[in-house]
Amino acid sequence: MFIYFALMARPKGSNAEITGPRIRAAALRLFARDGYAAVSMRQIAAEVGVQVGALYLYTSDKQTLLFDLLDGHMRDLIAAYDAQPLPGDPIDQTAHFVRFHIRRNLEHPAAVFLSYMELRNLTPENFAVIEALRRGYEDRLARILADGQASGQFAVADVRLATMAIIAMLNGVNTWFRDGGRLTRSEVEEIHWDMIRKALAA
Amino acid sequence: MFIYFALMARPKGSNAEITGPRIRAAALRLFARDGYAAVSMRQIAAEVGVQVGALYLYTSDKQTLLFDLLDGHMRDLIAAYDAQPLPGDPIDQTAHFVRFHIRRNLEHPAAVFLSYMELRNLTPENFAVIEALRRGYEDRLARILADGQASGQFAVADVRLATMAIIAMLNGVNTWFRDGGRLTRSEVEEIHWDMIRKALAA
DNA sequence: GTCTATAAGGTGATAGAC
DNA sequence: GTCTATCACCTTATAGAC
Repeated sequence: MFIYFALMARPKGSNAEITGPRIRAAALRLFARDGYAAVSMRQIAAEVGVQVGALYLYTSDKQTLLFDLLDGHMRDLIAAYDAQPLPGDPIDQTAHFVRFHIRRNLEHPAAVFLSYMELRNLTPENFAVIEALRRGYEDRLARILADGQASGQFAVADVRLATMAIIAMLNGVNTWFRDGGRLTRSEVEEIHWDMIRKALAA
Repeated sequence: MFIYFALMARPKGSNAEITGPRIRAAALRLFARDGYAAVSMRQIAAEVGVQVGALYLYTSDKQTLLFDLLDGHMRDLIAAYDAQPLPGDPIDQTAHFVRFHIRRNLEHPAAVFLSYMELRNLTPENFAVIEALRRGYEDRLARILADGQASGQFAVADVRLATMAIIAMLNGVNTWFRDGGRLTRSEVEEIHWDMIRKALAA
């Protein structure tokens, strides 16, 4: 009953419960496609189907809209990673990280794209928050590599460099992968893990 | 004598020979720092020290300014790569590519940053030109990997994926490397080559 | 070759009507 | 909760003076 009401076509009237999420979804789509600076509040409003004034009932300003998208994406990413059981062995942990990262990035291409394209459009305060979250995620991989190094299973010249190199490699997938192409998502995960396994091996 | 004249401070008058390059340099700096959409022609003019109308003597519009920067960067990159003698062995060729790419990217951080951040602000026609150049550069690495695969020196599950993965990894260096940090440029080149060598090895 | 002035239109954000 | 109207300002690009 409530759902039916919420889904009714209503060009006018109150939509409090769903307008907020719809604004964020529209902003994500448009920011990812055209870039934060190139998208106007009027365009976002048009995408949602409201007038521009209504946007300011749900966000204090355009900057906060961007920050909320990036902040939500990073927190969801870390929460999803931490919710999965971690294997006991560093090699298995690395394989798990590689597969998780590729799979998750391919499931959220717009948010991933925003998260590394629009960092410079954050205020310094907001940037610091996002950078700390990003660093926290990277640290989870760095810890795994350090453990493998300590156990003698890995032989990397520099753990921090290897961490950055692996994440950069994995992020690259989103720039070229297309469903229905030559390789499946699973194949992409496995081929990357195979290359990384060899690169890290003692 | 000519050089002295060209370097004199002249708030008014003709500067034809140097104003064009100065406009491009200012645009590169500002586009890289703030993003194409966020930078106005007035800002570029102010950076050069002319009024906005003067810009249009050297570029037909803002879009062309961006395109010329990306086009010049890609052509210079490919010309610099092709100007160097290529070793005879696929393993040595790959090592050469890795070192060249890291070194060159660190020497041109603003142009590299523009080249993967502002592709979406190109018109479709301009985008197609830049993409073809980018693809041509990637093909040079792909050819090397295919040769190594054919000779049995490399064992990669997919040459095109390995090409994209290696370039993504190498491009990542520009996001974190700082001179005077824990590692030198040479060390970063060698550690990456060591990881890539192992990842490709038969 | 460069300047000033201008055209035509877009910007983020807010006030007050309903 | 949403709309309309508005503010003060910025945008790209061009015309014509010098």
